[in-house]
Amino acid sequence: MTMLFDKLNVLSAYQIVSRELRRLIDSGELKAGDQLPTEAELAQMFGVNRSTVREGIRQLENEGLVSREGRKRLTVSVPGSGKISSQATRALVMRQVTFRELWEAALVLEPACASLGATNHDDEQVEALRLNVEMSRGVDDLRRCTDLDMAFHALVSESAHNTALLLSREPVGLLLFPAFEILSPLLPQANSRQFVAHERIADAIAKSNASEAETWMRKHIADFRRGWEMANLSLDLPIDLPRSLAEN
Amino acid sequence: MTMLFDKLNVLSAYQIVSRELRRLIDSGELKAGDQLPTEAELAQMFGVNRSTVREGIRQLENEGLVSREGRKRLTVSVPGSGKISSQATRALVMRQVTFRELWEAALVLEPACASLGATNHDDEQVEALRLNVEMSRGVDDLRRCTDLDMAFHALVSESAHNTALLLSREPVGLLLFPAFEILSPLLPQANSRQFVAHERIADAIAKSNASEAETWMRKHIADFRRGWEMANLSLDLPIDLPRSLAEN
DNA sequence: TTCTTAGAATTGTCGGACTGTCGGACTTGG
DNA sequence: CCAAGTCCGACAGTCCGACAATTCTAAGAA
Repeated sequence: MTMLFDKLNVLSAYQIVSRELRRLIDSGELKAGDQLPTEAELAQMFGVNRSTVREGIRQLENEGLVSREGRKRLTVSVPGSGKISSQATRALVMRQVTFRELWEAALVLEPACASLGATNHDDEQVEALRLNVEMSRGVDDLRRCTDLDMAFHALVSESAHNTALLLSREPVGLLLFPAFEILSPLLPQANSRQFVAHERIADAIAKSNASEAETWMRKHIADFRRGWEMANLSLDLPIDLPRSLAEN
Repeated sequence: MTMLFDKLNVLSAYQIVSRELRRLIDSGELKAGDQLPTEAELAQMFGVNRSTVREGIRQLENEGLVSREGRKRLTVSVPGSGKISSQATRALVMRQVTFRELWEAALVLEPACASLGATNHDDEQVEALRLNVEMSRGVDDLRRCTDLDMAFHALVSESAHNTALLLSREPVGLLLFPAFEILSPLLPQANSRQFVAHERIADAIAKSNASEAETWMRKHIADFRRGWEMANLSLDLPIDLPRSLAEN
C-alpha cells in the first residue's frame, strides 16, 4: 500500500510567492520595466508576512527576473546573459567538465558564430574587433592577453546576432579560454599564433567572407587543442573556475 | 573629472551571506553532499539575524547550489541541468528569440551531439534510443509526438557524454522542438519524415558511424526549417515558452 | 542489540519595530 | 525664476522575539 499517493508536494509559502510572480511575468501580465508592488502590498495580496514575501523575491532577484536600482521599488527585467552563464559555468565546474568537453563544444560553437558573424555583423562590431586585434598586438602580459582573447570571442559571437548561440557559447568560452593561461607559458609560439588567427578571423568577418571566417576559427580552436597536447597537458583535465567568477 | 569615483556599490547583508557561502562552495571547502550549518549558527557566524541568513540562502537555493528535502537541513549539491536550462530558456523567450536563431543554433549543436554520440555512446543509451524510436512509430497525438521528439534529442545529446554540449543544447531544444506542434498540423508529411530521420540517426549512432549520424541529424534539422518555410511560417517568429515551463 | 519515544533542535512563518536612504514638497536666499 | 537647504513620508534592509510543525537525538524499553 505504499505509493498509494504521490509524495504530496507541499511547497512553502515563499516558494509559492516566487512561483506566482514568475507566472505573472512569463504570462506577460508583468512586462519588463514594470514596477512591482511594495513588499508590504505584496504581503497583503498573498496574505503572508512581509518576511515571507522577501524570501520569495530573493529567488526572482537571483534569477535576474526582477532587479532594483538603489533601494527603490523592484522592476521586472530581462535576465542578463551574465547571470545565466555564470550559473551555467559554475554548474559545469562542479561537474568537473574536462578540457576535452569544452574544446569539443567550442569547436562547433565558435566557428558557427564566426560564420554567422561574417554575414550578420554590424559596422560597430567590426570596428570593435579591429580595435581588439590592434590592442592585442605585442601584448605579452598573460592576464591581459586572456582578457583580450575572451573579449575577442565574445565580440565574434555578438556579431552573429544570435541570442541562442550567444548564450550557449558564453559558459564554454568563460571556461575554455582562461585555460590559455595554463598553456601559454609552456608554449612560446602560442601567443603569436593566436594573434595571427584573430587577425585573419576579424578580417574575414569584416570582408563578410563567411566560409573563411569559419575555417580560420576552426583552425584557431583546433590549434588550441594541438597546443594543449603538445604541452603534455591532459585532455581530461578538469577545468577550474576562472578568476572572473571565483572572486565575485 | 568625471569617473573620478566608481559608483559605489553597497551590497546588502543578505547578498554578502550568499556570496560568501557561494565562495565556500566553489573553493571546495563545502563539497557537494555536505550539510550546511544551522540557520541559527550561520546567523551567529556572519553576525547577522536569522532572517537575513534566510534571504541569502534563498538565492543559493534558487541557483541549485544547495537544496533541501522537506524541512531538513540544507545540503550542498550540484545544480541540476534542469534548473540552469529552464532559466536560460526563460531568458531566451524574454528576449524574443526567433525561430531562425534557435534553428541556427540547433543546426550546429544537434549534429555535433549526434556525431559525438556515435563514438561515445553507452549501450544503455543506444537501447533507450531504439526504444524511443519504437514508441514513436505511428504515434499521431501531437503532444505525445513532441514529447518523444524532445526525449529523442535529449538522449542523443546524453550519448555524446559531453556536459558542455548537453547544457548548451538543452535550452535550444526546449524551445525549438515544441515548435513542431505548430508545424505538424500544417504539414501532413512532417510526422513521417521525422520518424524516418530519427530511425536513421539512432541506427547510425548504434553502428558508431559518426559521419552518418551527423549527416542525418543535419538533414533532420534542415528539414525542420524547410517545413517551417513551406508552411509559410516566418523565420523571425518569436518562440513562446513551452508548456513544460509555462506551467511550473 | 534493536525499537520506541520523549525532549531538544531546527525550519517555516508570523507580527512588530527601528534605521537609513530616496524622492518629492516646501522653504529660503540669491 | 533658479539654486540650495530643509523637512517629511514611503519603503527596503535589518533585527527581535515567538510559536507550531517537523525532524533529530539520545535515553529508556523490549
